[in-house]
Amino acid sequence: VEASQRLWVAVDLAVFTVERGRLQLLLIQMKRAPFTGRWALPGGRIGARETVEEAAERELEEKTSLTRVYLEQLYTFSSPDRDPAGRCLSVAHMALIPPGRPLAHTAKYAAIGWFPVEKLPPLAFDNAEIARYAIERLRAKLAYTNVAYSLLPERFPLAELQRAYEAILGRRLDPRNFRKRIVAMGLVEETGELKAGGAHRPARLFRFTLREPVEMPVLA
Amino acid sequence: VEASQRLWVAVDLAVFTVERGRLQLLLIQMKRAPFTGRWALPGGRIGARETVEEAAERELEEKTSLTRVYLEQLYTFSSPDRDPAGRCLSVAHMALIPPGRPLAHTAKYAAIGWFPVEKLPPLAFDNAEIARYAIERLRAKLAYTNVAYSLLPERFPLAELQRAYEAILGRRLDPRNFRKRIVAMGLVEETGELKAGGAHRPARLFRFTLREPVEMPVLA
DNA sequence: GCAAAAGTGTTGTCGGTACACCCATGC
DNA sequence: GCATGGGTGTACCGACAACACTTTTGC
Repeated sequence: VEASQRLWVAVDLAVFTVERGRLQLLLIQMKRAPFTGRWALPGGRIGARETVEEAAERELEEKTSLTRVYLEQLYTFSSPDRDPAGRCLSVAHMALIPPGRPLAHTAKYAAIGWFPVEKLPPLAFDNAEIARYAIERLRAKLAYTNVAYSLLPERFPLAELQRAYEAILGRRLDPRNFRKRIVAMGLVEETGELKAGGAHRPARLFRFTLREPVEMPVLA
Repeated sequence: VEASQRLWVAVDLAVFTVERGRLQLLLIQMKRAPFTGRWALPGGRIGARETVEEAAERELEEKTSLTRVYLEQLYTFSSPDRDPAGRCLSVAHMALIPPGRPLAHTAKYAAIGWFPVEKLPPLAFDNAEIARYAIERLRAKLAYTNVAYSLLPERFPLAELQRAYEAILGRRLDPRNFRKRIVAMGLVEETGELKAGGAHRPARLFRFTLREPVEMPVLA
């Protein structure tokens, strides 16, 4: 509509994990004005020769040193006022990572940490809206794909998978029906191993039969 | 990652309608090199003070003089080489319009027209990929929302709604089951009118109870 | 032996699919 | 009266939800 103006494109990441039965979102704390001390989604500008997905992957690797996890483009947020510093579009992505990853603390940010999605602090820019959108999408996605594989370690007891589903969906599931469906569907397979060191009856360990995203109706 | 470079953001629109039992996509024919004569999705750069959704709405109104139709952001395509003229991101959108709209022929394009989605001509840029993506999304969306309201005139016989579903899903549906579900769900209501001028038994005319997008499981 | 989590089957209901014939009109 | 599309009901089947007790271990 008009000639090029100063405009840039960033990616923002909603990185999720499930820890202690809670769905957690990764946030960084900003150092600079106008949002000094505010928490925000990790992200950054796209490079000259990369796609937004590649930029998101790079950003994720910087923060968690993870590759090969589930990473999906979500939505592009483009309100002209979303960044007080100028016209900036944000292409939001969602990533799912297994629990217990060490996080990279860089000098660019004051802090980095996990927050349960029910108790997020106030966020910078329009990041609260992006986070809401990502959570909603994750809930929907979980029901009809196998993306949960990215949220769990390689081997895990079935009850842990169930707890991940419950944490994300925000409701309790019946263990008999859960096991029946997951097994009948061939989503997981037994490894033959047992979980050691538990204080109680040891659980059988399972693994996902597929570790790439597939559409399949997992829950009703 | 590096300082601002020359970069711009455009919107591309996948505008669909259903006509003569076929799902049709709106294309324009380009005048300028390097894609002279090639067909492409309608689209254009975003303005300084508008969101990408507003840009898409504006673009749609220019081509079809329609407002208040179903319009949804789909995905951002960002391959660094997608436009030979320079770095250009495209935020793809999908729009659904009722059949029989006159199209605006402007001097910017050589031609504008509808193409059945099974027989698209070669497209400029990465528009073939965008079109594939949009068709897939439309199929999925139709099954769990009421967005079909945007594809039909205000009053219509149920058989016409069924033909729209069949055209988009690419398979035949049973008329008894279709009518049962659609009516039971309260998706449409009778107007009491009959279709005049048909050569055969006149059909009852229905209208949608809702003319805004709602998630509801419409088909299996 | 008791506390704690793991693991297991059956039954009822609902929704979806399959399927074939009569109806109203124009010509 | 016939050709054409409009309009209707039933029966079967599979998927999902509800539901309570036994097993294995550590202490």
